[in-house]
Amino acid sequence: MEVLLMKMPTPDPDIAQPNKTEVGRKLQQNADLNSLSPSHEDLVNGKEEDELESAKAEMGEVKEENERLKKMLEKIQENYKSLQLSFSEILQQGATKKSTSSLVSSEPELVSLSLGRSTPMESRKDGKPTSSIKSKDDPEIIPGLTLALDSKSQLSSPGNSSEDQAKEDGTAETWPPSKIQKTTTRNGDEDQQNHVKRSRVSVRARCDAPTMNDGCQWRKYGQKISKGNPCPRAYYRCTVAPGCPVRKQVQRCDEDMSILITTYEGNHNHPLPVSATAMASTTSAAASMLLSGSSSSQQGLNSTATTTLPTQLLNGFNFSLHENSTKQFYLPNSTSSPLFPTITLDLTSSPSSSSKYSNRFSTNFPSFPSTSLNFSASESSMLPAVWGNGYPGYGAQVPYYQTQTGKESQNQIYESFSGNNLQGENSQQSLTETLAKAITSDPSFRSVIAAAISSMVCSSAYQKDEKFDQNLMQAIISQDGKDQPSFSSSYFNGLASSTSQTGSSLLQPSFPFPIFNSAFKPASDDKDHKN
DNA sequence: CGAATTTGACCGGCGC
DNA sequence: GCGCCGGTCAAATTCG
Repeated sequence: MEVLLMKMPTPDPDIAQPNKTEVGRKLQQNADLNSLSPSHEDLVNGKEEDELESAKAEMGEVKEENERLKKMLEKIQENYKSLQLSFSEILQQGATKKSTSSLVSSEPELVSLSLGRSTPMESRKDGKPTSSIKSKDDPEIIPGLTLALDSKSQLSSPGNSSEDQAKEDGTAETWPPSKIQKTTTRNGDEDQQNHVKRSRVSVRARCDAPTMNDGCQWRKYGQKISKGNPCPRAYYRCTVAPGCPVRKQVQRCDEDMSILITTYEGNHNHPLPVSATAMASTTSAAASMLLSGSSSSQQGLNSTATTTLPTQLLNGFNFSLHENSTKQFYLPNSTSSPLFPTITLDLTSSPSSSSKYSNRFSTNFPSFPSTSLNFSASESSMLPAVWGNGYPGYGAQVPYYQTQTGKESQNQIYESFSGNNLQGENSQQSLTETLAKAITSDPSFRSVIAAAISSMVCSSAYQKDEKFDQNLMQAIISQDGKDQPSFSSSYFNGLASSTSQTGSSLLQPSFPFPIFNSAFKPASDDKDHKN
């Protein structure tokens, strides 16, 4: 819990709050201007009258900006405090609820968060129909953006042949616990040894580059060919700080080489680079959703994955709620420990990815506990070139971490947190309605959204859309599941409106996550296939 | 020349 | 006990 909260943007560290840092810098600049102004007036004294007037007008503007920045700073602080409180409460509620449930604590859980353009009725690669994913809200499910929220919790069925299925799909997203404990022990993260359960966050996304740019600095320490997938799996460790226990695995999907599967494990033991904080908060929330959905103790949160689900996942998406429909499973492969829950965020737009997996596994593992979120984008172009910047590309304003994140962070230009309004009015309405339902019905989902929003607030501050983020924060924080759905509906209407306003002026793809390295590197891909 | 990557060796868990 | 497998180590190599 503490770790999760620590990952949430806090009011104090500048690194964790890029917008605050920037606000502070501007305040200082303006203060400097103010202090210089008297002498400036002396210099201009005797010069033309219009210059004097111009200088005075400039001073006035600076003062106004100062006031505005101060207010912004105060509001941001309040928002963060509120968000932290809300987040904490949600997690505690979830833990309390689960602790009283009859579910077996040691049961594995998989939470699938998929962002893709898959439609519920898409067929499997092998031609078998994907009947189980069909939503009963068909009109909401256009072959575009969809958001499915399925929260299922069932007893697992160890007898099911997960191994064969995992081998078949070739994704092989595994992380043997024994190695994790060994590793964490080496890194001095003693707490993790005691955790019976920890989560992984796996991100599936289309990416031509060898690895997604998630804002952190990584060093490759190994590469292996894993069973069931001819594509080599690369192993990276976080090098932002020495001794950081965070690892990630990167592997291309066997079935679709354009899909990159990145699996994260561990908690960063250092302040995150600004480019990674946005993701970290959201991922922590996702991980907490995963764990809070089980009966595991809060301890588990200390060792949950720190990677991040895209933070600003709202913009540019049309969300439709698949109530119930399916149990979507992303199974680890044969050696994956059932003690380690996994979150899979599927950012692919391929029909062959999420829905196929979902149905396959829901068919073969009907009793496996799961929570499934399916975020689908309507435009493949919504996946931009870099991941996890979460910070507007104001070059001079990029905090120092940003400049030190190595080549993975190079060329990170945060186009805009706002997405294009790719969908029509109806789609926005769908987004509004379905998100309202999702948030009001699932506190865990709210935690994810809240974390995402926290980052959006940072971004929105740049856009001087105070009303927007204020409403946004209120919408997320104020409700507790008992509120009327209308609150979020109205909020997301505002969101859609805001998105439309800002997005309309953007030429870049709307998807707000700077996900991938922009450059395609055939040579690097070739390297990936060595070994 | 230091840093990063590559890659074969090694280790431990797991299933048979 | 043995072999398989995933994950990590570390020397060699490459890169900037």
